[in-house]
Amino acid sequence: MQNDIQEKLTALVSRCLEHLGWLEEYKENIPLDLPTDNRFGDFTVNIALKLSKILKRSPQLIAAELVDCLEKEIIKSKLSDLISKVKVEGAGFVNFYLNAGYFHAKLKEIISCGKEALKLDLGKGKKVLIEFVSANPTGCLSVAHARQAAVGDCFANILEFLNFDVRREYYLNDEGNQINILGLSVELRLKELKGEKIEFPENYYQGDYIYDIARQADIRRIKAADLGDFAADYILKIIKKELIDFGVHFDSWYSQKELAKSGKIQQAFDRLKDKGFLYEQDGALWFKSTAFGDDKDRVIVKSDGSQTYLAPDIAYHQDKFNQGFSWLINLWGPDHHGYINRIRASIEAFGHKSDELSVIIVQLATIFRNGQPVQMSTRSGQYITLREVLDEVGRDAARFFFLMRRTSSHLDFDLEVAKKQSAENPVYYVQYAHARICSILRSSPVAPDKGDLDLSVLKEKEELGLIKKMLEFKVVLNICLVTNDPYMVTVYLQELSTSFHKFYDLHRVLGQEDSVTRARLALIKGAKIVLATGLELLGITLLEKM
RNA sequence: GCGCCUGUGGCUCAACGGAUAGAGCACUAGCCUCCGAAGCUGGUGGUGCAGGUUCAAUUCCUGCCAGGCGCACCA
Repeated sequence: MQNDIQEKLTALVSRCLEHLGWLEEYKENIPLDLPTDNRFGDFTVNIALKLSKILKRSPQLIAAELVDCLEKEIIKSKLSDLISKVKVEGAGFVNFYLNAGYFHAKLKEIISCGKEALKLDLGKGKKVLIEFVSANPTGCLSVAHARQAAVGDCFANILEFLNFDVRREYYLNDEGNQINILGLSVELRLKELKGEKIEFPENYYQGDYIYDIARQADIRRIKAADLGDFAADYILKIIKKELIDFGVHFDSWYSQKELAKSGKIQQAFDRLKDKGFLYEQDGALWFKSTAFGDDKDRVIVKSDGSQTYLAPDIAYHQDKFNQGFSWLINLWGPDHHGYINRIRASIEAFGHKSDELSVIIVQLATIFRNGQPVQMSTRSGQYITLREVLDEVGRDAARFFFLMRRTSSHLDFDLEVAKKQSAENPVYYVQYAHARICSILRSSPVAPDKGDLDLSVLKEKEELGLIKKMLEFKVVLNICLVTNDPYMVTVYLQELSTSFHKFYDLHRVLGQEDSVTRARLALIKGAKIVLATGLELLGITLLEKM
């Protein structure tokens, strides 16, 4: 719930274990948890259950003894004003109940410090590079890229909020086979536009946008050899515009073409060779990735002398480390999961630890319209694009929907539901809570923060429940970090909104006794800060009115 | 065949190995002379199958069944 209190309670339990002589038996971390239900207190610990077998005694007896000791320690360490009671419940859980004063103090902190009060310094300035989207500049962004963009951007926001030093990077595949094919596709369409009869190969880019590029290339008299680069530039501009409209910003665009020119690929090869991880066989150059748990060794230079895709990628990841990043995060599509081991092998070959690279596989989203899946096929150029989703449902709903499910899970995205401005749509539920608070604050005749503020009048279940939910924000961010997944924020904001709506429905803010009105204004102002901070992390617009 | 992901009410999803498996939609019964009813309250209804580990399994392990994705000298 809150780091400081959590630390205090952990220390308290640890001290008691020592007194009782159980610390030797219990060497794991002390599992201080939020209970599944708030009728079990504010924090819970299940040590008694875990110790039961070791001590060969019933968990209830152990818990009772622990509680005795805890009560004494609480008095001794003057924590009585914080903790109202500790008791054994259920099978042998030890539950801590905090005083309302604790929650009032925390609320005060949020109101006076704003979102700074919600921050946690988990990053401590650590340099992290998050690479995502990285779509080839051969076509518009698809919904698969869109989900990666939403997840990557939101996760980067969270990391920044947790004081990581974050760079968002897009790896640009601006040379190689697919760019050649792109150029040939344009060339052929150009001929077609000039009235020539052509046969358009199946593996060429089919989309209608190729005609647009061909017309532009014709106007500017681009030479055939340069058509690939011209088309890639043209498409990249479109991609950049789409990302900006989606609210996703990148700090750097890493060009593969530049990488190839820099000599860094050769340098990486040389170092791998020195370390003995390269060998030649069948006329090809192989990377010994099996030395690091890969299924088979991988070719990096083909027998025809050209490089595989892995070659620049190995150098690219080395370059990230060389620039001082100590944590690399890659967001890839599910079609790349077979690729994880070989890249991981490469960073280990250079002496980096396996956990310095995190790969987040972003599962595909299936687009539905009125409950019917929309068929997609990249080859025919018939796929739903980010642009279409943006045009149809708008940026806020799109971002929220892409973040609503665990990143590793498939996601059903119904355009009609996302478009609805109704209860079916969770985006509006959350935005509505925010707008409602703004509305009350607007029409309030009293300023909440003038003079002394006495929050002790906040003692209703819904009032304390709302504060407790607000304090969970930090826990949620912590979970996002540990699981490498930002989606929990969307779940949390819905819960926070529910807590607010419940409070709103039962208790009036305005027109109460002055002290009550002011305290409740402070309460909803605090809720507004947390809602706003969460929505900002998601990259969703705050609505004052709707 | 091998690897990864996923099986939870009619639908979409939750649940650090913990307490009576939670929400939303749909269905259904209520709540606005009162700060925004885009809201709130109640009801119906659920862990793919079979074993195992554990004081405790939706969660971990094994097998099976079902679905998705991947297994290149493609990118």
